[in-house]
Amino acid sequence: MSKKDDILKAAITLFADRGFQDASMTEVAKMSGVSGATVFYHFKSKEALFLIALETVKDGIIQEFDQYLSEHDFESGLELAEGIISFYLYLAGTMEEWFLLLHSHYPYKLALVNEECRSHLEKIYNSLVDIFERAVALGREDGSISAGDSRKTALVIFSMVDGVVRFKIYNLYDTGALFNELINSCRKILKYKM
Amino acid sequence: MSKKDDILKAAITLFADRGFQDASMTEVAKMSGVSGATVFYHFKSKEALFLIALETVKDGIIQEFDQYLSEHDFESGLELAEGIISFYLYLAGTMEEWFLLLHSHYPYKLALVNEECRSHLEKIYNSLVDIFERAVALGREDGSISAGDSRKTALVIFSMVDGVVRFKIYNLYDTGALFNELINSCRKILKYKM
DNA sequence: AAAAACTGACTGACCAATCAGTAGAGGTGG
DNA sequence: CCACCTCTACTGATTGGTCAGTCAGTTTTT
Repeated sequence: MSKKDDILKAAITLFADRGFQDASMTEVAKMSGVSGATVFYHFKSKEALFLIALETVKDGIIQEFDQYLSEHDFESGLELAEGIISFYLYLAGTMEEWFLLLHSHYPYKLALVNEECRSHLEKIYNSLVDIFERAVALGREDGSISAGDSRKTALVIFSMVDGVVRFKIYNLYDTGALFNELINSCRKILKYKM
Repeated sequence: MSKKDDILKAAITLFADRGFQDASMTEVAKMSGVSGATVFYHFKSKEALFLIALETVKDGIIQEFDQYLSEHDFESGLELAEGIISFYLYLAGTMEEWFLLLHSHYPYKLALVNEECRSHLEKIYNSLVDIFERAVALGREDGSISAGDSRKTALVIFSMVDGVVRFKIYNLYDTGALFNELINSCRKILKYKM
């Protein structure tokens, strides 16, 4: 692996662990075994490094979901939705860094003034909500789901799952203990009609 | 209002807006119209100021919910649950600062090494989940709710609502557009039995 | 030899925290 | 009434340290 990759990997870890402001470029350099100046040779500024870190996380998340969906078959839209939730929780466990970065405040503040940042965030959330929405739409066709508006239902389910992930990565509650309850709640939202 | 209160108020705004590390004591001083040294006269360190800001938010949230619950009557446990959700979203709109502070990474990192911080966070979340849990338990008694485990159901509902609040304060999606969907989803989770 | 990768030493800006000292309110003795 | 004292609130100036970013020059690769 090239030194540039080492730096990027260290940056993701540190930005996730400490947040943008509290992660110093000196630390990134130390963690990746290069001198401070080398970091600036490969990345023109701290903000630029953060944006590339965010882009890497974006690509990682999207690629992982693509792979998961291509490797599994689902009997119904409802089963697909449950699979996505399970995989989201699994990924948040194995790739905790990605979700810590995604739950930190900085990218959302930067997105207000930086179009590239906004674009990365939109891509991530749109991709994830799209996946849920496709499951809902599919389930409505095959009869396994009877919820109303696909997009809004997908958004609420996503915010529920992401809320549980947040509790997990901030050490508030254990996701494992809530997994069954989460899947059950999701089924109820999707199966029933008010 | 005393200068100490001015400082605390400015600190809450700045910590919420920029996070702990990016909010400087000089800025807090400037915003509250005192000299830099005065901030340290009233609060012994930046961390101590943050802890008091968090405590103030804790007291504010708990007091607001106490008042809301004492001023309203509810026909059933289900109606109470819906009222709590509505009020949570309302409060996140009017007191956005509180929820920004509560969604920032720093307090959860500090909680790992600082007991006082951990205690504040636990108090906030336990109070909120308790309120939901009481609604679920009440609804099971009066027949308006048929969900399983009260605590776990309360946790999932809370994480769903808090997830939507996060989308709102991070400018990802508009809470208003999701309100009806959220209430509907909550009803489904609470009313039906798998 | 030329280009790319890399580094040590440095700079200016900023920041948390300190400290010596000022201003004024309130109390006390003469 | 005043002279003196004390305590709280407050401040300007300073300090030691950290940080992002630069640059001139060295090493490695092609």
